[in-house]
Amino acid sequence: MPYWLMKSEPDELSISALARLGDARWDGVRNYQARNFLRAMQPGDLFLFYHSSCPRPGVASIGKILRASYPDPTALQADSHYFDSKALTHGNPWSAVDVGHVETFERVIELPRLKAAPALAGLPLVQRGSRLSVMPVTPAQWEAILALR
DNA sequence: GCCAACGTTGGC
DNA sequence: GCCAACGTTGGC
Repeated sequence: MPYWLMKSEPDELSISALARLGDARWDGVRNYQARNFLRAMQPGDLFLFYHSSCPRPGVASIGKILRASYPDPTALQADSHYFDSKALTHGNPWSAVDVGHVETFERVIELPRLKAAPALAGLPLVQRGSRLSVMPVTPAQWEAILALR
């Protein structure tokens, strides 16, 4: 079963909001590489939920993929922040998945600790200049991150 | 708010 | 196909 890591700004979808809601649609991804990873996800896959663009960026929970990818409806909604006019005229290229909450960590595993872990050097999250918002995590990386809890 | 790095767009 | 300009991401 593949593992993943997904970034969200807490203002968009936060870990606590997902825990409260129980499930949510992960939409608004507008990068082809990230979209391709969404399309590779299967129900039951686990992911690390990372908070970005906030005072203490880091990983703070585990979530689960509940539904495989499907066309992202926000691309077609003119009033959505994620509206893509070309999706209307040329077909909708964007994908979303449904996710659930599994476990919230007692403490956020903050970015500097992730960067300091040798086992995570290959993770795009910690690589200079990487902005990928959805990425695969190897079993070894997964264990290394959970060991930092 | 700053800025480095990246992806996309569009002129040529 | 090149590449400059632009918009976005995201840490700090």
